[in-house]
Amino acid sequence: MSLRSRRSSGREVPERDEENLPARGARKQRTRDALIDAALQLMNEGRSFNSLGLREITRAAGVVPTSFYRHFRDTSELGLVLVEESGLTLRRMLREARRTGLPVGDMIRRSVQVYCDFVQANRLHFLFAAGERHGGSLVIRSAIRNEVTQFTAEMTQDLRHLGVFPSLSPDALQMVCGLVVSTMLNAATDILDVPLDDKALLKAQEDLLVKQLRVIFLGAMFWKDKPAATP
Amino acid sequence: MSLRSRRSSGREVPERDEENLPARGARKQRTRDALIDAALQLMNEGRSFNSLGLREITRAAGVVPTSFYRHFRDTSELGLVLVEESGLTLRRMLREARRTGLPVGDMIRRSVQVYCDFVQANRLHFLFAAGERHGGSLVIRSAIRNEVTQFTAEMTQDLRHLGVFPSLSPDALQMVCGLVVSTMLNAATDILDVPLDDKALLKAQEDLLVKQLRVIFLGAMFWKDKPAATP
DNA sequence: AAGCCGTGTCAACAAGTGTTCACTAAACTT
DNA sequence: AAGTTTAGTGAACACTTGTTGACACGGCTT
Repeated sequence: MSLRSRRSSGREVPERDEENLPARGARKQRTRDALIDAALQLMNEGRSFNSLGLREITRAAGVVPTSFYRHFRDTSELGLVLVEESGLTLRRMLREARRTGLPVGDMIRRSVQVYCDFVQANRLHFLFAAGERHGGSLVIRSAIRNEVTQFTAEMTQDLRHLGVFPSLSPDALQMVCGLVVSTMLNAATDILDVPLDDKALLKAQEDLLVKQLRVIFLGAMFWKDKPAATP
Repeated sequence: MSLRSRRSSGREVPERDEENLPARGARKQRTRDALIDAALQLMNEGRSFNSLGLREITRAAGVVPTSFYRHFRDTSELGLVLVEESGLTLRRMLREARRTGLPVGDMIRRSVQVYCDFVQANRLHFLFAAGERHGGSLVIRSAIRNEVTQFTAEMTQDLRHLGVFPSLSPDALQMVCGLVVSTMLNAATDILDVPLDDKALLKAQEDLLVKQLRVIFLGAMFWKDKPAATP
């Protein structure tokens, strides 16, 4: 179940096509995926990443503990892989948005809807990213910061090319995007916490996020760069 | 060291005056504090709360493991106490701000400076609150959400009485305050991650936070409530 | 076909975990 | 002064943990 669910829902951007690999490499990749999946699934059951034990992960992956070392030096190396994967998921979202183009009317509202769907469709990655962004170990936290910064930069460029906020300097636009991204990631935690059937609560949170983003964008429209203070 | 540092830095709002207690109660309170301190100190060394073990905590507190049960049913009950304490710290900040009054000019910048100082002065509580707000166990996360909501409501009322944003409806003001609080708590993680001597980096993050809050406040000034959609 | 190489397995280790129970001694009550 | 409560102790329990080393067996190379 773990493997299949990974293949069907999560892994749209595999590192390589398993099919074109020599059989041994394929086997290796498969249990590697199983380990990654196992970690994510355990977190999905309410655990935080760095409270996961090596044995726990291998057990959930249906492998003997020693196998773990064939793939990762230790659990935090696995964590870094998860950071990378989550980063890919983030950028995939951006790419899809780029392909689809901006919605014409009610831009924010519809973007938020797309975002909420995307978060739920990629639950595990967002669970990990949003969760470990503040808590957890410093190395993972820093790695996530990296990924988020990169994501923010890409988003900034996109908005720049699209000509939204033409009055903003590149720096100011980046600053605003940082605020937007933080706000969206914050919301992710709330979105993931709502029971899967409570459609009303979900809508309430969508509405809140829409309003907050509106405030930000409104502020961005009126933003004037101030000359740097020279004391 | 743990006890003293707690008494001098953290515990301005003790649940009771230890001095006025019967000697036994005082003793109990003291080791209870030691346990709480120990947990915070361990988190200060890079651990996340729910990866802490009961034995680990008691060892750091200089007590035998079984003593733990005289004070808390399990570690997550300790966690809830930490949530409560952190909430008190948050509200203490608000109370001080209320007493001091709003800075006359450059309001945002100076508030941010006060905030950053406060975060560093109450490092442990912010470390806990910011860290466990997204990751960790659901019960603690929910408890923190509660506390933050309450804090946001108080802040909303304060701003309301001060007459800032007179054009905003109560709901809209609350929504804006929620955004402000989230942004500040996000910043807390970054503030706490900067090495204690790197004053330049700290200032950079202060500046960023100032700008982002300016965007929000700017947006709030131009906010217009839209009639609720009636589909 | 023979031999290397690498993924996964098994057994074992020292150490750490949460929880229990009976016990001590000091603080409180009467 | 005798008796009761209770915070803290110590030993013991059944497990789980990370890591090691030697080993099996199938894929790959030659």
